[in-house]
Amino acid sequence: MQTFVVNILYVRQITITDIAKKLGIAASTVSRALKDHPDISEETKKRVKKIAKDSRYTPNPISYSLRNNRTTNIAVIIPEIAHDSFAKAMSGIEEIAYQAGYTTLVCQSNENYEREVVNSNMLLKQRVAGIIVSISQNTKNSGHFRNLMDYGIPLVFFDRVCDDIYANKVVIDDENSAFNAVNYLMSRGYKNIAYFGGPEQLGICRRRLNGYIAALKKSVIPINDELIRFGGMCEEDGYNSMDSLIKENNIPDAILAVNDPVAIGAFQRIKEQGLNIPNDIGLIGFSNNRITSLVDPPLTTVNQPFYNMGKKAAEILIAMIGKGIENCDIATVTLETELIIRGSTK
Amino acid sequence: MQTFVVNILYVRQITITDIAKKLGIAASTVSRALKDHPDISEETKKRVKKIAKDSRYTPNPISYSLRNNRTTNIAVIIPEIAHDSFAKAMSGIEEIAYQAGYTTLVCQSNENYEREVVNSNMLLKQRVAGIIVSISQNTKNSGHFRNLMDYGIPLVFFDRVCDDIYANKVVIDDENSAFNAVNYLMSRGYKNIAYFGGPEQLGICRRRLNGYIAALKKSVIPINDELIRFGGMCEEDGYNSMDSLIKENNIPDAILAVNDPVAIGAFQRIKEQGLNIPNDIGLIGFSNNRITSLVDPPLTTVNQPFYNMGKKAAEILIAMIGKGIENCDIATVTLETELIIRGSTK
DNA sequence: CCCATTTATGCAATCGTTTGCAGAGGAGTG
DNA sequence: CACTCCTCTGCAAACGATTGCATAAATGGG
Repeated sequence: MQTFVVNILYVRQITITDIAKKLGIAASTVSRALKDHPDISEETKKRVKKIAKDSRYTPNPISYSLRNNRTTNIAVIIPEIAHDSFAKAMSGIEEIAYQAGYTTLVCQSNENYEREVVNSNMLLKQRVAGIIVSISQNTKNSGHFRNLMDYGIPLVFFDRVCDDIYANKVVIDDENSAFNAVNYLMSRGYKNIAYFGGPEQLGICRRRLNGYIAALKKSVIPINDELIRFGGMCEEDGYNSMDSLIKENNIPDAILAVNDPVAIGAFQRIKEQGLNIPNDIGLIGFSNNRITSLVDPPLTTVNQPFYNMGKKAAEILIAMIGKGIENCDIATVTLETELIIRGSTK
Repeated sequence: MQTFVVNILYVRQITITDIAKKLGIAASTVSRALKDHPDISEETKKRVKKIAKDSRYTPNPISYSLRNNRTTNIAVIIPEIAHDSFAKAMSGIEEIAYQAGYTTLVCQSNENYEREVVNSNMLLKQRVAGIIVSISQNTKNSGHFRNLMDYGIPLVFFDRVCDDIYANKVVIDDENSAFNAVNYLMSRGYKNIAYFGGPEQLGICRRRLNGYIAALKKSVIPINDELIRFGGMCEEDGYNSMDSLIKENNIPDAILAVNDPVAIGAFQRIKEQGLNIPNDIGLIGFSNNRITSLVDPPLTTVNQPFYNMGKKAAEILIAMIGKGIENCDIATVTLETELIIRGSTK
């Protein structure tokens, strides 16, 4: 008969004190020996290092954290991990953090202001080394971020930044990108251009709207308020905006959407209506999500370098942590966008 | 003249010792007072709690971690955050972790075995409370996971599990899902069915292949090894597999792909060739990524509940952490899949 | 009035590591 | 031989919170 013995004796991670006891010396001597402190004799160093190596000693990072009142965790607060854009940014952040020896912590706000506040406070308690944020679409108040800064936590915003905070930011030129997109639509002969705009209080949405307005103002085309629609940032919102225009029998000949999901939502409703893209309606999205190149016709969109925005934000944050927040310049880094022209425009 | 004074005096987070000093009592008394210990007088409790509340005291989690040799961080190791499926799973994990008061740490292996090992060891050092893993496509050795288990770290695998480890797993029935998909293709009259299969060493790929083979064996259609292609899990791989079949003039009338990106890659090559989906070639993907419903024609695919897989894995992990690893059953949870029939099959 | 018991608080160790300071012992100099 | 200096090591405190144990003060009973 065979019996199984369940091993519940787990391996214990060795400590400096363990090494000290094994050698009959003080923990402080072991600590100094491992750090090649000049006070310690070569003989002692050799003995300590041998045991440390054999028993695969690694220092306990929690004790460092306790002494320094800081962990080596970088935290990210984003609206939703599963959104293509934020997932790309996360990937870039993790890449840089990994290279720099930091670990990456994720919190999603689910576009919920209260949850963003809870997460901020929790991360403060957790003594994270720094935080990277893209705010929720319902965040109107920035007190929770000011609070973090009061406690000396380095903070970097990207994409959806807080407009009323003096902090490091990584953005694109929203206004100019929208301006160029609308200009392109006009150059292709579109005259009746709508803007599907996301929530009005979100800075990126307002700036993209400003770009849209500026482009129209520079032209002979009058601005038609009926063609400017606000809502959320999801496919459903784009679908609904298009639906309401159709029901009002107020159909534009082109649309600039605040982001790709909204564009895709409009795209679906346009197809349902039997209208042709790009001939009946031209359509431009914003972000260059993977999906835009695969729909039929593929979507013209503003390429927004989310992976690089994440990398840049992480680089800035890690520099702030390293140099100390007092020795850092506060700056806004603006990354380049590019209009990617595909089949959804003439 | 106005001058700006930069405030570099940050707010300090208050400790139990601070409260004790303020009241001229011992830290231990404060600790007990805050916990309503019966030894402490009501008078003292009241005074302590007032200061704690006024100064917004919260206990330092790092000191707990040091005492317990465990943090309240849950870690996730996945091949790549920006892949739709893993991003969904991450979102589910974060959701459950947030509700349970844990924070979520992410590491991506980038499909690289060595990086998976480095991450595992790093997380062990960091004293994470537990780890959720979906292995890289190049992981053939499971020593790093065994090592974690030797140290008593709770471990849960999902989707891409380690076959040779006795641990908790959250999966789908890969073989049966593939079996059903191929059966469906045959029921629609497809006879010359290819399988685009990902890397052979990955368990999910082998099991999906087994399902494909089992379905054919049950039918009168002979198995044609030329129609079974291995490669990676990306669009490029699907594109290349299709490309090579076209160049060999060995064109199937249907394809089951190991996942949606591979299906999309094949989809693109088929369209380039001017072949019609679903009439010339029927196509079935695997995972139900968002993209599959938006391509034209939309893709028939096996719906794989990644968000729920993430949630389930997190629930199991948190239960293990709570009950202690010795008091937990080891089990494999199999979530249901469903064939979503769309326009890419007749 | 004294001893026993209860009440309420403080001390010190612990978790793992670092670091200023003290001091033992040996070497060297006058 | 005595004194100084150098080499090497250990002690103890610190980071923040917890907890077993000791103890001071107060209360009660005989």
